[in-house]
Amino acid sequence: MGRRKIEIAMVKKPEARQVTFSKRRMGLFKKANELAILCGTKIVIVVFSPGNKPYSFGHPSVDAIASKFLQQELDLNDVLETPSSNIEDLNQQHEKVMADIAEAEKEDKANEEMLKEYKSASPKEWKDSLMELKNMVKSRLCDLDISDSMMLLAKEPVVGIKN
Amino acid sequence: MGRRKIEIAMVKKPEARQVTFSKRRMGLFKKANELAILCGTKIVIVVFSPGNKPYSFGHPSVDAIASKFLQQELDLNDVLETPSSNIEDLNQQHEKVMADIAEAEKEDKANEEMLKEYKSASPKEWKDSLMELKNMVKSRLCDLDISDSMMLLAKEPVVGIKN
DNA sequence: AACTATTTATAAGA
DNA sequence: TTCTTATAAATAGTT
Repeated sequence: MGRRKIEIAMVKKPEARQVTFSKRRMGLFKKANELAILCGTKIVIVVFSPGNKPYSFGHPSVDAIASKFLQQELDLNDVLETPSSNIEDLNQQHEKVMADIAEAEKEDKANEEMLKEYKSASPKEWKDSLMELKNMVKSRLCDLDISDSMMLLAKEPVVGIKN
Repeated sequence: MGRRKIEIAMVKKPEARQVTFSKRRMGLFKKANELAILCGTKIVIVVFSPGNKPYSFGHPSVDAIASKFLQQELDLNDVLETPSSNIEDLNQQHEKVMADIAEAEKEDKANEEMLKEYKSASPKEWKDSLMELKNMVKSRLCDLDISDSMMLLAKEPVVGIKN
């Protein structure tokens, strides 16, 4: 798709890798947008740049609740503009949050009722944080889907797909 | 990119829409795979078909814990294999995943200690932890977005989304 | 950032 | 659904 055919393998030069990332991320998001519109489907993409900076695409855009939630608890602009920490840090954070999830779940005797309660609760930081954790628990479905997807891919050529 | 140029607008005929979805989803995932390998980056995609069936792609697999859950609860594959046309199915999957998470985490002594540390932290430390949590959330935008997708899915049938 | 020679994705057809 | 192929679109290397 360019002046020459390239092998699908890690681009060695960091500068070239960043350029490739920029070009292809744009292309990928464009494709995702087209797919969403053509087929009327919902889609979400999250990708980390070589510099560990997170980029995301979503269609349709987050609903009012989620976006309000994000604006309260996070600076959404920061999300897209601030380089995140290295993998080790992310893993550490993940470990901690998983522990927190476990605790939150143990304490949660009536999950649905509490969710309702939190939704109508005043925006205390801790409660909001718990909401975050609960949403993340829900989101484990994402991880499962991903793992499963890899299993499906394993049935077919995974790396270096020929065209 | 085909015999004719097409407008980027909802494909009206449902059959044609499904065909387009299949082709383009495959293309999108292939692009995502190439991006991940070329640039050495992490990427996650979740998309719902016109029939509301969830498809996902991830590189690499998100974490070992998710795989562990998968192996423990193979029937969760139904999330991908079975069209999730009703909310009850999704909720059922959700409940199962949450239970799994709680149970697995109970056994994780290291995480328990992290949790104690986290919960007994002084105000300053607590604030730092919250920041860390927020950073983690940033790094896991996919989870939030996916949760959001799930919420949207539960609220309304996936039809006729305009750009 | 732009350009463009090529490769790649895909719309329509079978 | 799968394959074929003419054509549109993405992009690798270059400027």
